[in-house]
Amino acid sequence: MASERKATADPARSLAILWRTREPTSRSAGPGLSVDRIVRAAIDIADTEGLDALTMRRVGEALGVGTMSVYTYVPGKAELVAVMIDTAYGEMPRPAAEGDWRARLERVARDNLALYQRHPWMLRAETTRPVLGPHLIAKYDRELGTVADIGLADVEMDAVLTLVLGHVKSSARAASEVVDLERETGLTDGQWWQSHAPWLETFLTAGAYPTASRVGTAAGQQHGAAYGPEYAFEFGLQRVLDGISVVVAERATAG
Amino acid sequence: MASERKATADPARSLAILWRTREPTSRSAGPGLSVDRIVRAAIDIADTEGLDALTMRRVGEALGVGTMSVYTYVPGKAELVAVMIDTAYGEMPRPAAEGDWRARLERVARDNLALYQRHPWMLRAETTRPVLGPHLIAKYDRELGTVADIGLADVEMDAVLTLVLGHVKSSARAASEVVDLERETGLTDGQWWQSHAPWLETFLTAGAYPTASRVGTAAGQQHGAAYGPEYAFEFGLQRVLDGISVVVAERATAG
DNA sequence: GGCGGCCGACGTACGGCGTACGTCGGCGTT
DNA sequence: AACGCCGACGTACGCCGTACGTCGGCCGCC
Repeated sequence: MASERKATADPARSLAILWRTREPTSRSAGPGLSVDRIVRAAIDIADTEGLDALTMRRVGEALGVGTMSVYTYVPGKAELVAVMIDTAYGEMPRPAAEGDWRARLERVARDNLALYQRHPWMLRAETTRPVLGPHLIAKYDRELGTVADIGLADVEMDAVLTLVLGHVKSSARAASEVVDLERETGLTDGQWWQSHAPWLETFLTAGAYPTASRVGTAAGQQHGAAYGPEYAFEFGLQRVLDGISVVVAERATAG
Repeated sequence: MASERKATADPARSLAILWRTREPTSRSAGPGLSVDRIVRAAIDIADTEGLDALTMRRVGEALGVGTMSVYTYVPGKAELVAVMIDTAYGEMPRPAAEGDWRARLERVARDNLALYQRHPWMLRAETTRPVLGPHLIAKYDRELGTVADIGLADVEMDAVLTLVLGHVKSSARAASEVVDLERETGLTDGQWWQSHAPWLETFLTAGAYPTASRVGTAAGQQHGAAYGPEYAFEFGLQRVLDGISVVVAERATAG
């Protein structure tokens, strides 16, 4: 009756891998496989060839090892990706907190954007319950620290961070899609627009959507200049920070 | 040499399907397949069983038709999803513009949130260049209209919309993931936390991340109450609108 | 009324994916 | 020197998207 789906294996196993609770296999000086080597190879593939190219077979191949050998160290692909994500978080800079909260939060946003630019696959892979690896927790703690002493309630601090990181992710995703669609189709954004435009005009009754046409063209030109996503990020970030400062000011005068 | 990847078929075909440039097949009173029937069936599957369950075989099955018959009307799965998306946009309400810009923009946000709640698969499917279907363009025009006369430049209008819709999407995604992870794993968010917590405590040195623990617990309790995502949406939306009103005010005084 | 051709529905088949499972060989231990 | 364990592996299964060739019935024409 109870449809008892397969949870992503038991938590214990996944967490143990994330936190590297495992003595280094002193046995066998052969291929010397390990979780770390596997994760490094996998990140390398995902970085350079995209998430779709990340295959268990491909990982084994990259390590000069049979496909199934990978499964000796990692329960499955989902768990591998989870460790990849946490590992990527581990590479992030740990800047000294300087400046006011706004400067610090802006720094957080830019660091996260840089992370996504370095590892675009994270934008597609993060879709699941957070993995609670050591580096994610450290990151969360560090980033919370930037808004810890400005008079917000705990849930508000979390919400502020969620808002900022959400904006970063949205912007990064938009930027990333432009890039890898160019790679996939071989067309730049401008070329794509030009090839679709005549057809669109065929369907669109002349002057049907004046606002959309005008603004779309304006925004489209920016995209063509590969500048659109960056602008959207900067504009949105300042709006978000402005919005946050309104609450902060409220709390300051009310407290 | 030129790596000429397969673009998603030629634009003409895809756009023709999106805009339904096709006489209704008067031929054959048989199964009476059509793009619309296929799209409706596909949306139905994705709504009720999730995007992973959306298979070409499954679509054919639902229509009492061979798998490959679907390909007579739709070039491939990617195009099918594109039409599904545009169709979903077509169902959105077209509210009369009332209230000030803030009220109108808030309305836009809530309508989009409702759309994502009705069709959670859109959150995972929209990842590609926009499909430029008729309903998307109409929606874009309509939503631009809500911020058309408040003194913003064209690119700013687009950026404002992008910001708001990005926030909606982030929030919707978070909420959706909670829901379908419960479905997949059979565990509520609270149960999941409880099963992981003991292990986490094992790894975490006591008191290592005080801020993260405290805030995480506070935010986690909200999640457990299935209220967290809604709170994050509301909080973030007001912040975003506050931030936008700052620019609007600037433009008003400067102009 | 007969017929030719077209076109929509279809079955088969291929390559690729994640991964369950049984095996085997070399190493550390006794 | 013999043993037993465990890490690496090969094979195989059930999915997926979809290319391609075929076949039968309906429409339009003579």
